[in-house]
Amino acid sequence: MARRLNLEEIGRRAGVSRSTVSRVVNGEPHVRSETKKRVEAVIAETGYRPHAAARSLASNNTGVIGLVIPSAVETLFDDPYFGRLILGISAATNEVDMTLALFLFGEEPDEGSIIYRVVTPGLVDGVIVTATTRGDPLIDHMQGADMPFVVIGRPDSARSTFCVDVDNRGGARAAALHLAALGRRRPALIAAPSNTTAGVDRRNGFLEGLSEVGLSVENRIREGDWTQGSGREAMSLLLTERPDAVFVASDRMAVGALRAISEAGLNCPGDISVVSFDGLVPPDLTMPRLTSVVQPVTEVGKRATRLLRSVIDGTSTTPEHVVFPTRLAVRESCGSAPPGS
Amino acid sequence: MARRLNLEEIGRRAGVSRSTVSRVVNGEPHVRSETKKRVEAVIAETGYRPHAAARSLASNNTGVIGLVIPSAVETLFDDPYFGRLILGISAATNEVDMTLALFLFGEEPDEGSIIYRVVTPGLVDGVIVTATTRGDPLIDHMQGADMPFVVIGRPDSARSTFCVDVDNRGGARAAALHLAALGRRRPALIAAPSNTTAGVDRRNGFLEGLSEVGLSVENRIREGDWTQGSGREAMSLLLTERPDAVFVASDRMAVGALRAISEAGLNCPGDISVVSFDGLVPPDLTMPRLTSVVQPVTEVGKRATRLLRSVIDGTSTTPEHVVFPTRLAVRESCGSAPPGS
DNA sequence: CTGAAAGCGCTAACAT
DNA sequence: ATGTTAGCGCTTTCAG
Repeated sequence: MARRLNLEEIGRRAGVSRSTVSRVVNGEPHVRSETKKRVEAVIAETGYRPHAAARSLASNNTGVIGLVIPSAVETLFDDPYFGRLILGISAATNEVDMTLALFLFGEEPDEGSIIYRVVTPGLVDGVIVTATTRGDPLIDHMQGADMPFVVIGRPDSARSTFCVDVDNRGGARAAALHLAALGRRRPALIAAPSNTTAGVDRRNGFLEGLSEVGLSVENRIREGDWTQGSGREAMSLLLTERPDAVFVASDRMAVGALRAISEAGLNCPGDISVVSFDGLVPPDLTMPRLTSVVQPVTEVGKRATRLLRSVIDGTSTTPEHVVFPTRLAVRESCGSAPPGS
Repeated sequence: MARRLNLEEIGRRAGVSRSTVSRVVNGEPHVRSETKKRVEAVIAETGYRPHAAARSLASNNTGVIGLVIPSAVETLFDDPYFGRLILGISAATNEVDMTLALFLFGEEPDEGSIIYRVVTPGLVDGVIVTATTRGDPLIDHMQGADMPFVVIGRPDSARSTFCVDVDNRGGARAAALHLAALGRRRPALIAAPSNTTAGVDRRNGFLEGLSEVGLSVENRIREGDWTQGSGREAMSLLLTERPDAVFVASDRMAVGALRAISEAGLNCPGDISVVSFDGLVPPDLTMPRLTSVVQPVTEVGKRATRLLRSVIDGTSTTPEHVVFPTRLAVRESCGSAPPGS
């Protein structure tokens, strides 16, 4: 009967104490290379791996970071956004041998819900919170708890948190300027939900850009709910206003908008220029290919992970806002298709 | 200076020992209701939460299950499949207050890679392994390790593992029969990678269905790599063979196939019937709406989680294969659109 | 019904 | 350079 493999047992077999084994396992410097070799041999042949929970308990860190994705996930997971974000975070945690725990909220956070589980001591070292809606109670909850966290997106109030966001406002503004430069005079807007900060920022950025060049959406504005269906419906309603361009605050809604345009017998970009936000759907998914404001989601995930690590280890103490720039990828849907883009 | 909240401290404040507090926390029966009330009051007012690592160490279970998604994730995450799967698993873990840890492999599993981290003792209670390719070394690795696991999909060799799969073969066969019933005589196949068991099963099922009704694909067969682009390319190559129907082994490849058909100036379903496998893309994404063999991904995730729990707690000991049925959702792309589907 | 005490396997001072 | 020791906070016998 193989006795349970632990430091003591490895030490016994290598003829050293458990401390020495611990030192070897953790790559500490002051071990004679001969001893080290012997211990490593035993570890290799036994396949010993240190017990994670014991380690966490003694060292007071778990090597796990949590990713919290609240509510509406059903809808949200059809969006490539979260997949990409997870990819980025996962790449960053793998790099430093940490583990990613995923906390997906269901509907309303009831008692004993995930929201409490996230702040359980000894479970994760810190968490990344996503999908910021305005007045998100989760943020308050995290602030009250003794748990390092960073926010992806911009929390609505200027509370002191660490966060990583993209320049939603600047990106949307660039879209407006681009459409204006193409000579469009009756721009429309299909906005994202106004209870999200990203939605608000994209809307404001677009309106701001328009007004800089003397344009306005007037009543050519609708709000979608991120889904393709809502984009389609919004577009079909907007068509009665005869817009010659539309900025759609997300890729998925833009796919719906394209569909509405084509169903109405109109041509994109001939009759209407379309620019979307996100840059997450493969260009070939749509005809014509979508011009989009591209946000670097995977990078955001990586950066958030690194920032969180620095918060955890105390390197970062002053709340910090990281903002990634966006970039306009011009393709066919806006009526100008420079070669090679 | 608030001392660290632990059982001892809660006990002190409630005037009982830490054992009693432990009993209350774990809902054990033999506690006088008055004592229990007092303890609960203290817990509520202090916001005490038991330390997860300490608990794991003492009780030898972590309350965490791992989900392993190996290689090719970059590509795979554009597919709604993994999102849905995660949703199902997450729903099932939330139900029983467990936590989900996500292990995404990068490229080749090098030394010290995730593959080893997954089997760290005291980190997770068990793992769910996905995306089975033929001869997957991960399965061997898991069998060697002392870690409960279940496989989603069908491992290629009939090794003794717990697994949850969908009836790929039966679903593909149904697609063949359906196309034949519609009067199609020159069926084509865009297969999924033959290094995956799902790809093999879908291919075999389709061919089997055809041969049952005296049809064959002859040389009207290509293999894609799950991506939309590969579906498009495969279809455009197949067109020279003048097929009047095609079964595409995944939704995403089918979207590409539809594009190729339309680019060739042909009409679906007029000239070519299309049936896909998965049922994961929203029907409204494509024109015409796709007829698909629908697989219950979220259910698979839930079931796998429950099965894993029973393996962990020793309820299930004999390797068990759960197979979910698929269902054919008939829509416009196959040339028959019954009302209400 | 409740308390005392012995670990779970590890890290981290402190000795040597 | 290595061993000894004292916990980390909890569960779990075992007494009472």
